[in-house]
Amino acid sequence: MRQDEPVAPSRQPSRPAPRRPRGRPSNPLLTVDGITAAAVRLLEERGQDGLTMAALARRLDVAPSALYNHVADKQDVLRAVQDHVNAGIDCSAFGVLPWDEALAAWARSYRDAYARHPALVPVMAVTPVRSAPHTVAMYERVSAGLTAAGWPGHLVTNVVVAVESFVLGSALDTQAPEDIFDPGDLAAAAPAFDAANRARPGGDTALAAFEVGLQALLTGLRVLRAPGSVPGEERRTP
Amino acid sequence: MRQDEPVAPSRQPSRPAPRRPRGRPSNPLLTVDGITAAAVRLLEERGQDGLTMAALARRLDVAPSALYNHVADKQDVLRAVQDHVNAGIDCSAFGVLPWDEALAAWARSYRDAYARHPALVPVMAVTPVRSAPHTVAMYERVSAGLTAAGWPGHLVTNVVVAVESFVLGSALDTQAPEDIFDPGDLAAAAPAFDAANRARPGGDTALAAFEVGLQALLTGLRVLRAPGSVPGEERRTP
DNA sequence: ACCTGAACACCGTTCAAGT
DNA sequence: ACCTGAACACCGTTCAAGT
Repeated sequence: MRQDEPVAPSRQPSRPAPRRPRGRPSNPLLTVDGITAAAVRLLEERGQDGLTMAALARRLDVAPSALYNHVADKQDVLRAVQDHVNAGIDCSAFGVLPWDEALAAWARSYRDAYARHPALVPVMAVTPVRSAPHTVAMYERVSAGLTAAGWPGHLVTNVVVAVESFVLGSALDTQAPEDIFDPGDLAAAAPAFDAANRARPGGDTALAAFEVGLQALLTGLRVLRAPGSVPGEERRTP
Repeated sequence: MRQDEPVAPSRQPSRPAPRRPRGRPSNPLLTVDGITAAAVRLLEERGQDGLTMAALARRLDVAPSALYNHVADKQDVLRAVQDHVNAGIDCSAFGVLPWDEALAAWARSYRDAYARHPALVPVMAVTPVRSAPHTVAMYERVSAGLTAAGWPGHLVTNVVVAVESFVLGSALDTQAPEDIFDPGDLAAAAPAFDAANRARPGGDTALAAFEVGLQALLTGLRVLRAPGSVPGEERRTP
C-alpha cells in the first residue's frame, strides 16, 4: 500500500485542493537551491528512478512546468545535485596529513558519497566542472595537496583521474547484490572462480575489495612519485 | 535530416505496408540471439538512448509487444547484451604471460569493450553472473590465472573486483568531454587545479590517466602478493 | 506458442494564457 | 518574471484477439 497522495498538509481540512491562481505569484515559489535540495531528498528516499520532474514538482507543490523557469532540463537538476554531493566530500586532510594518507581519506569519503548516490556516478564522470563551485573547490584542494607534496605538474591530473575512476567504479560495486558472483548452474564449468568465491571472506565484500585496491593503488603511486624509495621497481621476480 | 522510416526493404514496391496476418506465424520470427544482436547494433549506432523497445522491434520488423514472448523486460535485453560484450574481452594471456602482464592485458581489453558501451557499465556492476555463460567463462580464466600464480584464495576475488572497479570507472571517464576540467570563471579561485590542467599533456588524456592508474595498481598488487620482493613496504619516507 | 494492435500509466518538455 | 494547465511525442509493458 503506497501512499503517494500525501493526504494534504491541508489548510482547509475538507476542501478538495487549495488551488493557486493561474498567474505569476507575488513572490517566487521556487529557487534553484530549493529545487536542488528537494531533488537530493527524492534521490535518497526513492532512488534513481524516484527522481522525476513530476515527483520533484509535487514535492515542491508546484506544476511540473514551473521547474523550467529555474532549470534548463533534468540534466541541469542532476548537475546541481552533483555539486551539492561533492560539497560533502571530505578533502580536509590535504596539507595536513602526508599526501598518500590524504588521498586515501579523500578516496574513502568520495566513495561513501557516491555509494549513497549511485545514479550520479555517470553524471560525475561526464559533467564539466565549470559552474560547479564546490566541485572545483574539491579539485583545487586535491591538486594543491599533490603539487605541494612534490608531484610533478604533468602527473597531477592523471593521478586524480585515476583515483577517481577507481572510486567511482567502487561506488557502483557497492550496489551489487550479495550473490552477484553466484555461478548457479555454471559452477561446475568454473571451478577456480567458484573456489575463489567460496574462499572470499564474508562481511562487507565491496569494502574489502575497495581497500585492497586502494592500498595497491597508493603503494604504486608512492613508487611512481619517488622511484627508488620503494623496493621492487626492478619488477619481475620468478 | 533523419531517416527513421527505412523506406521499406519492400516486397511490393508501391503498397503502403506488407502487413503480416494477425495470428501466430508458422515459424517464429524472433530468437533471443537475434534480439541480442539487434540490440548491440542499435546501442553501437545510436548510443544509450537509442536502445528502446520500440526501436528494437522496428529493427526486427515486429511489433514491440512481440519481444515480450522472448525476453522478460528491457533489463533482460541489457543482460544478454552484456554477456555478448563480455565474450569479446580478451583474457587469453592468463596462463601464458606472467599474472601481472595478463592482468594488464585483460584490463585494457575490458576497458576498451566498455568504452564502446558505456551504458552497460552500471549494468555490469550490478548484474548477477548466473545464466551469463561468457561472463562466467571470463571470470574463470582470470581466477584460475591468479590462483595458479600463487595468489591466496581469500584475495583472488577482491583483486578481480578491485581491478574491475578501476576498469569500469576508467571506461566511464572515456566519455568525458575534453573540457571537463575547464574551470571557466572559477579559474582564479582554483590556481593549483588550473595549473595542473595546463601542465597535463594533450592527446588521449583518458588513456594517459588509465595507464598511470593501471601501472600503480599493478605495482601495488605485486607488493601485496609477494611482500619483500619489492622495495618500499616500510612506507613513509619524509 | 507467438504474433498484432489497442490500451495503460507513465515520461520530459513546450507553450499559450494568466497575473 | 513566474506560475498553471493543456498538449505533444515519446516511454516500457500488458493483454485480448487471432492463428
